[in-house]
Amino acid sequence: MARERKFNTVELFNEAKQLLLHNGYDGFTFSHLADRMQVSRAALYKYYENKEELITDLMIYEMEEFLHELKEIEKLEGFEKQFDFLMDIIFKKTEIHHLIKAAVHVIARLDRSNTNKEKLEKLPLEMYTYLNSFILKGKEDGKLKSHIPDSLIIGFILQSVAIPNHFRIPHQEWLNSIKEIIRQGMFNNC
Amino acid sequence: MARERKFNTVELFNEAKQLLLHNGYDGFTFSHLADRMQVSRAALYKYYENKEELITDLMIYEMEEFLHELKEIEKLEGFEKQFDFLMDIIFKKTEIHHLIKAAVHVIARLDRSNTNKEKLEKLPLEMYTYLNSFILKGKEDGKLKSHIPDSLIIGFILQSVAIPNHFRIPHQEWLNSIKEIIRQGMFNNC
DNA sequence: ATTAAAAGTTACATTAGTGTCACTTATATT
DNA sequence: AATATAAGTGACACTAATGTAACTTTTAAT
Repeated sequence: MARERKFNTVELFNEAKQLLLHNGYDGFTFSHLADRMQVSRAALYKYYENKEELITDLMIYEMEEFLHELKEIEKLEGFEKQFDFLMDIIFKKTEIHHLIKAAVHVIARLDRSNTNKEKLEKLPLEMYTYLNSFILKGKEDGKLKSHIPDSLIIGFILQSVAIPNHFRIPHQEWLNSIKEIIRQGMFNNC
Repeated sequence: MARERKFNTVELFNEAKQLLLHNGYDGFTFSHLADRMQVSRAALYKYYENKEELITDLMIYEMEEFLHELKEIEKLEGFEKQFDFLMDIIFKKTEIHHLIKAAVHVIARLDRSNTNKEKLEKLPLEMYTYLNSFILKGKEDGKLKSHIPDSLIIGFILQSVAIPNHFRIPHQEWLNSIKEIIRQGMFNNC
């Protein structure tokens, strides 16, 4: 009975993600997004009460997708292979790191009235849990130094995607160097 | 002949820095700053044409101060001591890292009419030059792995302050672990 | 005491975004 | 063909920030 929709959720999320990564939370506006979707601003309000709701929905979608991919790590045998898989996936989906950072920022501002808040708060934790069991395995196998805090190990790995490659070092060389530093450090004497 | 000023530049910069680090570039407003300085908004326009000018002035001030402290690195003998000094100074002035990131963001938005643009663009370069000669020394001394790109080494060190310490690991333990990872990595097998 | 001039304030016009509501349009079902 | 209904639009009132201009206040020098 209804008229055909001019856009679907996936299209909207893709545009929204671009806008968010480009302009940041504050620079992200319904006006802007509506323009890009070739639709009136008011139309967006048919689906989302405000930008907070849209952004939290988007983040839940993105993080769930990432978690889904991350779960594949369980299928791999041995810590070394898991480590490589993790690094590759993080560098394949660089955006997720920025979105997670943005999420922390957004969560802080949400009031408890937002129905998404609970769900959104759980996801980074779920991710940490996954990574944590990976870290644990690494320590049990004697691969990872046991005296280094788990949260620092996770933080270091996740943070490494954010190092700006100002001089455009080729991707593979860059990634391999990062893996080496994480594994063995940047100092020679061993 | 003139009336006494209600605030000086240093006070203004301190408040501005807090605001900027807390609210980000977009959340930083003259209204807000004026409130905190207990002064009318229009008064700020007596000294700065707009927030862009204020923020670029602030960044130049902060980065020059940081560079000044960084120069002390030359007085130290030996790469190891210089490395420790660098890590300590970076973790003592955590803000500078966030300000530099913000600076990159601000520079991108500046139009060439802004008189500060040139000056602001030079400062990160000057910093990189300093750090670069330190890296070079490390490589020449055989301390640093020579096949790892200089810019990655610098990036890794600078980025390490941004790892969120969610679980409030005590500062010294946190810093020492970071130094260890940077030096020798997080893997056991050597 | 007068006065020049910088310091500061109040009030206004402008801009860009928000959220809402009455309205129009398209389309599948009857 | 008629109609119910979801999709979409245009116009309105509201808010928060910007930048400017006319103004008042303070104070050191004459």
